[in-house]
Amino acid sequence: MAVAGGAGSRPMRADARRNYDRLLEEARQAFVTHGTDVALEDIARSAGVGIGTLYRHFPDRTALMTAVFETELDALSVRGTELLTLDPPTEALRLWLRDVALHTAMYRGVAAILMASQNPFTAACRDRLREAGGALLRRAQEAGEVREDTEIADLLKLTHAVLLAAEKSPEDRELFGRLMGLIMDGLRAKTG
Amino acid sequence: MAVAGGAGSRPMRADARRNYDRLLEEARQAFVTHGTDVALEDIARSAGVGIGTLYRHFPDRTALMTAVFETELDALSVRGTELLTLDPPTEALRLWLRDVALHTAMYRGVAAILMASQNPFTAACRDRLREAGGALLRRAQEAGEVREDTEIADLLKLTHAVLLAAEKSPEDRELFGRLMGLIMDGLRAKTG
DNA sequence: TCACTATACGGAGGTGACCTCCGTTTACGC
DNA sequence: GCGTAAACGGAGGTCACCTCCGTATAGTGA
Repeated sequence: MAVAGGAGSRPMRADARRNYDRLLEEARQAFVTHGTDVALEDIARSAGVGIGTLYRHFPDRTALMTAVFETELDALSVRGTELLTLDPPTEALRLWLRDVALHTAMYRGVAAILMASQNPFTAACRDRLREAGGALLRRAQEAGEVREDTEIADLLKLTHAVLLAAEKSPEDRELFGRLMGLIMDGLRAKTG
Repeated sequence: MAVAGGAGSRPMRADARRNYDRLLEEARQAFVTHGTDVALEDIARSAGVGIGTLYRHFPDRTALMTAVFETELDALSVRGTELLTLDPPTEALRLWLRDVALHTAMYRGVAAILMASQNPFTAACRDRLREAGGALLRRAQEAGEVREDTEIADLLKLTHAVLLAAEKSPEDRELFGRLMGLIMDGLRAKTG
């Protein structure tokens, strides 16, 4: 996703830039603390700006969520690249998916958003994840450790679905690990 | 779940019973047509009762959703019992889970509700599903077709999670089948 | 048939969040 | 400094939720 005020358009005015950054930071904290259905007016207030300013910078809640999530996407891209050198490839894939979960779970509600396909903001997020994860999956497939008929898009959807389930059963700390374990076993299974 | 006006308490007054039934029927149609986040006031209006009457019978949206879903639960229980005689047991289990998905997918939004553990109404729904599915899973395990370290609660959570993912990608009609296939393969995999 | 009362009805109105709109303010280039 | 494009901000319209309580009525017993 283009950095606000980035290439092409002229740079943002100083006050706009300042407000944008503060909103992003306050939103991050609010999402972590209260989940992503926190009232947007609260975020605007914490950032010391009017609600109109929030909506100018982020036209809807999803835009704000995905902007916050950009930082995690960067981390996950880097991590994905690192893991390309880890063996065995299936373990690298498994670790990366676990990291996807860890970074996503920071913000209760993001997993649900990432599964929905409509919004252009989330579409951009998903593309970045697929890029990073696709390489890891392909490597595991080429090593013959993972069945060929699986695509990264499906695997990410499954991961987010499981994450969502785990989010909704907070009392069961092991749930995510158990369910993902089942899935990883399915990945290794012979095709057909 | 106890039928309203059932054993114990005295029967409902005729007008109350009539309104209850109409509300349930209108809610069913509204949920199918518009999804479960339809405005409750619309349901009340279609049923020809005041909003207060709706809230008296169904204290919150979840109560209404689960009451509607009762019919499907009955069907799924019956189906579960039937399938206990089908071979191979894993196929019976697979078919039942597919039916769970079909009956749940009728009402966009129900899958999400069934995954949340807090509410007593949904807890009752989940218990019924577990009862029906538990027998099928146990049978498949005793036949040695499914790994022993899997529990019906996890399997249902996974099914609902996948269903939710499919709900959010309506353009991909095959998604549910693909993802569940992966999971069923994981179920068959050797433990450890 | 009538009157009595527990039960149920209904919708006005308070609450809270969303989002838009536009008059006011301000940063920045000249 | 001055002009203007860019940005601010919050009042207020909208919508759904949910409660509360005055009114209506089904069922009962005489």
